[in-house]
Amino acid sequence: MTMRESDLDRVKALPLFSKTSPEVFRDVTGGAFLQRFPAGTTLLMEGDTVDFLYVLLDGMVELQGSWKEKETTLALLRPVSTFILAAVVLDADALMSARTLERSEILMLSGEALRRVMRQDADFSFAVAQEVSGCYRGLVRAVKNQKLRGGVERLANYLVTQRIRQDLIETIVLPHEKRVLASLLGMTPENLSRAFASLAKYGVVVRGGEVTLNRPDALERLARPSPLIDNHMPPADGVVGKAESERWSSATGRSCGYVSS
Amino acid sequence: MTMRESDLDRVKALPLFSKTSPEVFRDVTGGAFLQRFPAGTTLLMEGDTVDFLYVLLDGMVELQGSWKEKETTLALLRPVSTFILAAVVLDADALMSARTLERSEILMLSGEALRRVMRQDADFSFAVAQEVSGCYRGLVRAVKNQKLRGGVERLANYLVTQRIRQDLIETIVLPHEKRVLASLLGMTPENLSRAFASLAKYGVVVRGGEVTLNRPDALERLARPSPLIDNHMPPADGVVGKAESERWSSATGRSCGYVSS
DNA sequence: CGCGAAGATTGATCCTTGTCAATTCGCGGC
DNA sequence: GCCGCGAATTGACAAGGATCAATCTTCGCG
Repeated sequence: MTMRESDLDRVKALPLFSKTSPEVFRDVTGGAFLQRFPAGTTLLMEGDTVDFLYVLLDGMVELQGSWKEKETTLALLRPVSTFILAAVVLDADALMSARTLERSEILMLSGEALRRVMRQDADFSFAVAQEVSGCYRGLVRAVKNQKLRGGVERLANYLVTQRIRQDLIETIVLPHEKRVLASLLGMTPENLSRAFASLAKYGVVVRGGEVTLNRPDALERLARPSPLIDNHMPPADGVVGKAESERWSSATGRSCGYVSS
Repeated sequence: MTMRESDLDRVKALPLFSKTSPEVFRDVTGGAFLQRFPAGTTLLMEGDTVDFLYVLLDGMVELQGSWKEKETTLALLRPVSTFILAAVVLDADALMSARTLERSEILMLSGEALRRVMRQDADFSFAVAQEVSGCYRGLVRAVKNQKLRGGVERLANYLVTQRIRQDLIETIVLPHEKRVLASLLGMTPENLSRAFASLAKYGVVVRGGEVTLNRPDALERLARPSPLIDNHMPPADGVVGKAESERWSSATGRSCGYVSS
């Protein structure tokens, strides 16, 4: 409930808010409150009406969809990310559930206030439109990934992407449980195991949560990553262009959900 | 090139523009031009830079993604629909190709002008944000449909949806070639045939492009449609609530692309 | 230090889907 | 009315993925 000043600074640094005037920012974050949740907490169920825009400040959350007792992971979020923005903009009910995978700190902004400010401030509205557009493109990538590639190819591309995001080190660390990764990639945990095994001949060695890519070139030839599907995101939000980085950062995240985070 | 007054009226009726002031609407449509394309024309290739917002006024267009000589249909659009709005908002390159399936009339609005107006007019910006949000939710549905359901289930739900959209008549007409439908549903034409065959025991009879649903109840029990996946859209944009209908129409389309149109 | 629970792996088997090839069907042009 | 082309269907087969069960590993906790 107590909100540190640094927390607000991190929110302000989001592409969604970085260009907003201090007054507008104060209006939007006015009735906001910070909440801490233990791991495994369901924040929101599919079909619930959405009253808040959520901002993940610390921890990890999973967005999932379900049908007929089956569940699938739609996105994995790490700080700093917003989620269910589209539902807030439309004042509609949620199409996915959200649950914490770790103990998490989450800032909740009034959806009603957000919409009110949008109607008043064109720049903010524009920023929201850009943000949602970035999320949209993330989902387009996800659909293409799912429909055009097989399981092994999806895993290979996931590894290639992680390698780039983790600064091209040779041993990458899986940021989540394998069962969750399997669900994100649209396969069963059993098949994920087998997919890892079948990548052995491309120099992929798995030991627990650590994956060593001994022959990244060979793996990449198999994966055939494409900028039109895979978002090889700028390594960090540090020293990038400016106008370019803007577009990237809202297109790539630290933001709304998209596959292979 | 010649633009009828009625064409502009239809564009103005889109949720995206219905609330905009005449001046703003004039600004956005100022440099616009209308173009006619024969069937099979590629309007835009994946990776191209996007200079225009496209508005389909007549005909039909397919949005598709590709990877390694494979292609998949991401959405099928009929009038009146806008497309590639998200790329325009971000001034980014296209993540999908667009091609006409029939002879089509398409209005092209300057993307640069659109962004300029967005920065000036909060209401318009808000409308764009709502529109993109609706598209986003359409894609969330598409991903869930793809990852959670098997081929036969996707077809069954497609038929249930079409039945509702075609006013609950018992014999529905497939709005496109079966090969295209197969691609939209994420399967091969061969498997679509077999899926239709396997629905025979639920009263589904196929004769050419006409599909008769003799036991809609049985089909629906199989399909198990869910409002969180399937968009059973208001039958027509006629006699609906008002505030409600607004949200629906931008969430459901006559608009940006989403599965099972 | 060992125990227990949950996750991960492996193998066997089944079901689903893709692929290739061969017809068949439907429709427009001649 | 016949021909020809592309779409649709059907069958046979192979590949991919799911499921179930058993085993192994890991890690927290008593």
